[in-house]
Amino acid sequence: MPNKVNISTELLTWYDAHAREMPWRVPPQARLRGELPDPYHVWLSEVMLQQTTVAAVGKYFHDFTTRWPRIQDLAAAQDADVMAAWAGLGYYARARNLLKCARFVTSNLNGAFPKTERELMKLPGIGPYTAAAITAIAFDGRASVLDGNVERVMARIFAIENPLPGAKEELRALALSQMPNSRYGDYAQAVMDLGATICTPRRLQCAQCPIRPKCRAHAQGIAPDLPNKTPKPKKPTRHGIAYVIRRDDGALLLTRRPDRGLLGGMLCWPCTDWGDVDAAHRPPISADWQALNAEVRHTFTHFHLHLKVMLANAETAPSDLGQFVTLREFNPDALPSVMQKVWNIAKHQIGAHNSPKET
DNA sequence: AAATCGTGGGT
DNA sequence: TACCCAAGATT
Repeated sequence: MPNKVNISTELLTWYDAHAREMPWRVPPQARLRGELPDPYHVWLSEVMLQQTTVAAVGKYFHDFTTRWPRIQDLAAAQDADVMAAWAGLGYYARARNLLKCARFVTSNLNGAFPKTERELMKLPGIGPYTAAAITAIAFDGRASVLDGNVERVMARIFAIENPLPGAKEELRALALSQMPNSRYGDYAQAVMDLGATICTPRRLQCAQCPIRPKCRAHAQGIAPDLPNKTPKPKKPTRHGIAYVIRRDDGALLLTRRPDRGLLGGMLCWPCTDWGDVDAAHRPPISADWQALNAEVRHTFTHFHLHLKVMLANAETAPSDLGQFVTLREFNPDALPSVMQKVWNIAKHQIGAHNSPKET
């Protein structure tokens, strides 16, 4: 039985008046005049926005586009520079895939992104959502985006009580059924803006909602309860020790993690493995190790981490342990957040230790 | 196909 | 505090 409800007209009208401004976005009035955004900007912003808030992305998008204005510039960048620029944003596989993708598009596609979902999906780091988003937003192609916002909006409009992620394909079909016959890019951004500002997970703004009259969940008084989700398992806690090695000239020893796995490709302090019980002190080099009082607590996607910090002075270290970074070159912002926390503890101790010398 | 992969903000 | 959540992709 065909579904006659359609919200695209109301949504586009609402978007014309309420579209949020973002650095990578072309506002609806300009799009109606035929202007489209730079596909490089759309791709970069969409990858950064994967599981990441607009607020967190802002600074990184500005940094990347200032430093690498075109995709060819990014393709020519050093791996270490891109990983450092991404540090703090999380999900570091995105940065590695970003570079792979930039180099492929530059080398094999003359710097131009494909315009179809099928072709975009072949590129590293571009999945179903991002392929649809680039198609619709950058090229105004007919594509239906399905992200967390769209899932929530569809679940409420149609009062879908089946829990996610099982209900995903059902919600995908409903989202597809709502597509207008033009303005695909504006429509995609309109649904996501609605989900981000009106049809939010909590503290819904139904009084401001342009499609409230068509919302079955609102009519039934269950909008705040949707979408249902299967409960997540509790996170275990893991334990480890981070080792900060300092040369007398102030240089610090850092190691680069392998490309696969947690914090892959990122610069880190040498660490023990992170296990279910307190880690035994296994110093990476023989030295006069000092245990610091404070402990780093950090939560990853699927476990909590308690990280003790130990500090030692050493003039040399085996190269397979890592490399000394001079005091001048050391930039804590190039470390992932958990390792920045380690530094914040270690640097206080170093400062406390050194200050008597200088006075 | 269920598990893995970060981080910061909101409640 | 503890949990939820964010413009998901990959294996």
